[in-house]
Amino acid sequence: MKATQSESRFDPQQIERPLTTVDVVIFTVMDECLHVLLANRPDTPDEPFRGMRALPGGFVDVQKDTDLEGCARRKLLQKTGVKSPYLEQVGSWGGSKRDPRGWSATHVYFALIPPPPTHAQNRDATWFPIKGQGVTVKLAFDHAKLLEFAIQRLRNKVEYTSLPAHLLPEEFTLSDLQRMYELVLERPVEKSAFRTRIFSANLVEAIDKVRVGPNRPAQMYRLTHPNEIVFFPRTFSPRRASE
Amino acid sequence: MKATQSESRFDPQQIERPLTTVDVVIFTVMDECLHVLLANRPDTPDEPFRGMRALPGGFVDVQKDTDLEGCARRKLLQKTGVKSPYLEQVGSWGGSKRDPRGWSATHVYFALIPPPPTHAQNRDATWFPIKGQGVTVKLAFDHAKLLEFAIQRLRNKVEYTSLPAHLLPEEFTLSDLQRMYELVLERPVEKSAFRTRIFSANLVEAIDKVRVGPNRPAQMYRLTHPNEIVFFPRTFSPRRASE
DNA sequence: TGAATAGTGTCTGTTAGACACTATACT
DNA sequence: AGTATAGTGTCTAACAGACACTATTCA
Repeated sequence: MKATQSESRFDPQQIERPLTTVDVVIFTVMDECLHVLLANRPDTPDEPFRGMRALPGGFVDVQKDTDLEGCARRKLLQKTGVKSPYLEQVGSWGGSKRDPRGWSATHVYFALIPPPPTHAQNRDATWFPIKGQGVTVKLAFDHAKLLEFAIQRLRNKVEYTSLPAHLLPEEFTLSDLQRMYELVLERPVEKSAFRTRIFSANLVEAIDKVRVGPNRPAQMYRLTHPNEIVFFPRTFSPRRASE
Repeated sequence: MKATQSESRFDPQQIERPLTTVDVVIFTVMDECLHVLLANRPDTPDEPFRGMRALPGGFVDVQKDTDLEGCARRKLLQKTGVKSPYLEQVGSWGGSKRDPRGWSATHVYFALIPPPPTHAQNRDATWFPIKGQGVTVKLAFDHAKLLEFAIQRLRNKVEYTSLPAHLLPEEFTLSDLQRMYELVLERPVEKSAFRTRIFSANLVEAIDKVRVGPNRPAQMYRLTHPNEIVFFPRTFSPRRASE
């Protein structure tokens, strides 16, 4: 066995470096449907996939960005104006073929932001509804694959975490929260079991406010620990999980 | 909101590129204890962390490696000679401060390999027992943190997946398998519940062989689908999960 | 026969899911 | 009063965990 770290014998300033990018999958809920924010590729001749839709993202800026997550937050702030959403890394994908400009590695994050996300609706970026495993438009690069992984991750974690709470404003009713779960999971959730679950996890605390409407007013809640994500001991329907 | 992909306006051949590396956390079980393989940093004057222990890994080679996972497999094969172990990405970490040679991003994978791993025991790489959240030696770069994340990921997934099966040879007894779970989780597992779980997941199939010893012989099994990992509907002890 | 491990049977507490029921507002 | 949604109570089936029991080999 040779087992050498042969590459590191070379001067790292000399070796050929891959391109390094960050892409962000930004989710929100609008019109009773999960949406993702997509940017337009620049329409200049020297750009690959010109004019197509793509995940918002781009090259790491070694001057501005102190780390990868900072880079993701910067891009998120640029596109949405949201400062501290839920943000989580999905993974990284790298290879020689995914970008015509050369060997590249991208670091994919997903973010959940509360409505109304209209401020992010402009010429550069548009919300697209999620249908099944992706969107109906073609995406640049391997972004369709990246999006699919992000959706998968989201759906899986929703089965056993408090993630959907981050798709809501700070104050919400339990029915609001339940609807978020149902929208992401694309299946109904039983009300009684849902409430037991939420309360026994100590996920929310009641506030001194009710939502009024043409029916019985609903108690409003906020997250007990807004910056933590809560893990439930079981999945919603004891079915096979994946990933 | 400006919301531009300003970086991509520049020629990507011009922008400053981070260093790109892959590190692999290779686990195995020896002497009733989980171990990780660590390499020695080269002992040459111009290398950072010279002579220290580090996770096996190094720069992506844009000539040899077609993608990140291929790069991880190449390093794994170099160090251990194992061709197709269980391999999973843990995530990526990048920033300006983690490598003195400049802005760098590393892609971390973890691998599970069956015993006996003695072939990987040489001057370049040594097995170290996992104690708690890491090893007792100091590690180069931010590798202690990377290792901690990998251990955490492993322990969490062991609660609800068939991962430990990949720490065993192809043929094993149920007691072997149970011991793997107990070693990784660092807690005893109830035999009867364990067996029910394994069988109802259709994880293993009996083979026409028994292991003999100074006691009742044990039925031997192999994985029903060696290349899939199985997810159980619940965690082992219905306790709070994390990550 | 005893030691040691393999493997099974039974009981019990917890809880998710189903579903029906009650509560409270507005029109 | 009727409607719509909020919120609760009850039953049941499933199952993890505990633990005791039986089984089978070798020394």
